[in-house]
Amino acid sequence: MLMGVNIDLMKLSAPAKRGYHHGDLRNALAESAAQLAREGGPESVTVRAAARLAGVTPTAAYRHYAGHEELLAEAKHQCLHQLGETIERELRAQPALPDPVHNALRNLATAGRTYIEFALAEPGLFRTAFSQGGAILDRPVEDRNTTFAILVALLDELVAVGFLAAEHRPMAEVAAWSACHGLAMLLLDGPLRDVPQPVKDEAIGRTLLAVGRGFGTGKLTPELERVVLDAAGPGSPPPARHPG
Amino acid sequence: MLMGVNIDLMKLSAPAKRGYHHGDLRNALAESAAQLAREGGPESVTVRAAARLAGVTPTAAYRHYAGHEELLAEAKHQCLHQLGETIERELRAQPALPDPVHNALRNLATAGRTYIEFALAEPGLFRTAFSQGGAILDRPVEDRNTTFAILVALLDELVAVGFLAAEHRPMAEVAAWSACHGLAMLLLDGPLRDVPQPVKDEAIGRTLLAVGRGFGTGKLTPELERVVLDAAGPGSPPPARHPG
DNA sequence: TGTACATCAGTGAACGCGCGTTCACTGATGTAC
DNA sequence: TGTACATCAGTGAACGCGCGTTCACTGATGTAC
Repeated sequence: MLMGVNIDLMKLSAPAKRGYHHGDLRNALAESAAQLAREGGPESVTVRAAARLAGVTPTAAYRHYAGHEELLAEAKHQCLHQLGETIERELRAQPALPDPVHNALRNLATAGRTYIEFALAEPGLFRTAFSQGGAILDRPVEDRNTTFAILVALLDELVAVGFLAAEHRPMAEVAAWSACHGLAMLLLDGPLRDVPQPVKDEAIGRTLLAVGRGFGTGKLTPELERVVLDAAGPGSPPPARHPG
Repeated sequence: MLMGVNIDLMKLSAPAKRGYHHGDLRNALAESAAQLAREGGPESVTVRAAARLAGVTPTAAYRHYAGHEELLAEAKHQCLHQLGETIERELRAQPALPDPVHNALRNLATAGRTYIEFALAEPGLFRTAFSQGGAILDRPVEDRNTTFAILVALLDELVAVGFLAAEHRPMAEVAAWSACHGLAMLLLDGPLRDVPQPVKDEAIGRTLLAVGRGFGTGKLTPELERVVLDAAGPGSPPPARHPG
């Protein structure tokens, strides 16, 4: 019994020091890649650095990843995952509001704020998650993008409670995500980078308000919609044509 | 006279082949940097490559730029400039609409569409313009960001014609820019990267519609504004407090 | 239970590359007289 | 107008670096008998 316990403890706690064989090098490399991304963004995610951080020879990494591109894809996946988890945690930490409309709208704003704050608090992870290259689609759908799944649910809720008109529902995830993502980028690396924090806060608040307004009961007349759509390009939808 | 003319022609047309001295190497390097950015994004902008493209030794570049960081900053500036110019050209190419509200709203949507199309048509320039690092604020304000100046004017116009309520004007540039920038990023490098073109077109149309709606006559009740603001974080503005 | 052996996860040395940057220099330009 | 000379924009060679990737290898693991 005691011996069994000891053996289990060894298996659980000391796989890294078994010497020659690592035991779980693939996961160790994935975590190392994420750590490098956190500290220095996508450019810091290199095969050699990840191997170094995992305490292993560069060659060893090639047993588990085909090469640099695959390792970077892994890093991106890790970063996206952390972003999604952060948002989900924040949402769950909030008590439900009695009024369902209040609740749904509050949740959407919370998700947006958390998204932007994550970008500013973890720039390396955020930049890596949305960096160019690497494959981000070769994962099972459900964990491929928790963020997206969350957004879909939030907007469905807004429709269910009667705040978001059904005719405005299509692609609403995209519009909401775009506003938050763009603001995060502008604050992080763009022209709003060096602006003082209170201005950043106000920018966040006002942008989230505009998103809420854009999804609310406010309407454009069909005529004005036409004007916007004409300017918006070839593939524009005829949203007023099929009212729920 | 004729001699004078010939000398002028030589000065204008053949400075590159004067042999030892280049004549206008700084500008040549700036253009080379932009060219590299266009073809391969910010990572391709290197001192050596720019010198190579300008037909000059790497060392020569150090006569004109302190080092790699300064050259990259120059590249960013060039890219931002091209983006601004593209939008301005597109706006100017449109005939004014008789109805001033139509006109102002159409202009905003056009600017947004052009912005996104530029990102998709010139990914290298776009990525470089908004890449991390380098200084983007050490330029005179007016040319530092034509895009921003254009947006400010467009939104002022929306207020002037009575479409955008004065109380929604503050930071409206930020909200509008964020939506377009975010959508461009999501389409270019994000989860919408591999989506078919018609879907992209619809995403653009619907997002621009949402922006228009967000700026339009639609309203959130003060109560709902409070809900959003509470969730939006510490520095949120009290916009309904000071109605024009 | 003990031994022979196949497997395969790791090592260690090496390759070629392009990069940023520095050095001592050279030769064209333009100015003072 | 011609010459002497200072200036300074360019050259060419070299440095040290970290990278991705490949090679032949070694030694731990686990399975067949």
